[in-house]
Amino acid sequence: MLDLTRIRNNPQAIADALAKKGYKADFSKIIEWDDQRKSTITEIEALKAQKNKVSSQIPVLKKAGQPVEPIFDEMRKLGEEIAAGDAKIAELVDSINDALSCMPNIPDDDLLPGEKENNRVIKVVGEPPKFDFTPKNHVDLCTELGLIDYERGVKLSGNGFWIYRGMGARLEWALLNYFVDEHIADGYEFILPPYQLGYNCGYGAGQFPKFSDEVYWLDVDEDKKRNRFMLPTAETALVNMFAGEIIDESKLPMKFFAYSPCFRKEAGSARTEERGMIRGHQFNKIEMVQYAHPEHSMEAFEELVEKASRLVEKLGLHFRVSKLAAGDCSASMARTYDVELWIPSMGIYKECSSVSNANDYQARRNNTRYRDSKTGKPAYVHTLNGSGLATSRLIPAIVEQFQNADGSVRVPEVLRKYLGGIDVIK
RNA sequence: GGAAACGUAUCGAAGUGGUCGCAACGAGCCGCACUCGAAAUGCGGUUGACCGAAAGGUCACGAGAGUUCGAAUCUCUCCGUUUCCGCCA
Repeated sequence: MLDLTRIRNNPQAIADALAKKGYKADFSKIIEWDDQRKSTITEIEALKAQKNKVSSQIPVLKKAGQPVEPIFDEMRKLGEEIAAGDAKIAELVDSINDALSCMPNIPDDDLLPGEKENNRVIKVVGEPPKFDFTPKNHVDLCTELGLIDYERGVKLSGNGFWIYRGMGARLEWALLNYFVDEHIADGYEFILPPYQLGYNCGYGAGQFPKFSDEVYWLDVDEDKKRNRFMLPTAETALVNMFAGEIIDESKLPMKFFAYSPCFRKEAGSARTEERGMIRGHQFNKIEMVQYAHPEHSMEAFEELVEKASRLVEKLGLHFRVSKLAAGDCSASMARTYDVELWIPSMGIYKECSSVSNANDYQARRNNTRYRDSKTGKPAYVHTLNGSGLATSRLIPAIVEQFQNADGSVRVPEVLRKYLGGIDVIK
């Protein structure tokens, strides 16, 4: 949600910033509605003041035995005018909010405009492995090693689902344990959220109304606002935990991480080149979220990027970090860096973590505030999130980058303690 | 899933149609006084949003709708909490 005051003060600057995201903003309607809202409020509040004044006279007159009927007529007329005015105000507020809540977040100043082509690689770690044999792709490797059962996954749930089996399940679990230990060591609080969330969570995270068709609803036949959906990322839960609350300033920053499966329809994105586990309807992810003081949210952002990178780096994988152009950041985010893994068989880098700063965009939507010691007033917190990490891209990268000529796969050093010391999967 | 009770400030809680939501009363918290200091005591303060340059005004008793000149108070719907019953792969 954008700040209407900021829009009113500087509409052109905001419109220019949104244009970098490819969004054509027209604030004229909103400002007009807001003008009407303000003038109507002034008008109606004067009537309400009068009504309150007259109303308080009634018991006094009654006590004095004076007639009150004439006053009732006046009150009735005032009441009607007030009701009409209130209805008009409510309508204007709805229009304003509907329009505002569909607008994307303002990208940070330093972002390049445009889409993917303007993303910039800002860090590269390691280099693509060189093989002196013909490397296999992860689908073949995972199938042959018995890590993933794609066919039976489809049998159970259809396309886009798979089953982790044996060492595959253990490897998945090892990764998650490794992440958990790292986050705990960094002082983050471990959260296991509900996996079914209410509409308000999707709205607060800025994913609804725009993306409400891309999640799985549990009861499709009723009004969505009363139903629950399967969470598409734990961010949706974490970012709404303090909705409507005023957080003590001294508690900031608050740092959390949560494990959850993530459920996404991924409608229209099924592509033949994305075989295997690159894009599924259900995948495991650990998500990091920080609630930061606005003055320190940039530091929080850097910390999350560093954490996501470190997790990959300690696995020994070749990866890079990209700073996304304004148009490639999701609607709610002011800034996003992607951590991207090298997938040898695809010859490209695939995102395994997306670290973003929403600034106050989400906090405004779900009313998450802290009390600012300088002003003594509540102010919106900044929310940040980043995957730490998603496993469904990691396993392909691990099996492909660490494959041996005999079809076995070397286990990254940091995972061995979670796998009973096993160093090669064969 | 069914029934009942309840939902008021930081907490407990009064108010059951008007002059009591700048919300009684109690507790907590902050400040001041008293004190060498503390305790006790006394005094004062202690929600948020909105309109307004300001003065000032408006709104909020879980949420929404209704009845009424007027609703914390009456009616309805929804949400939540508690207790009891049912179900429990």
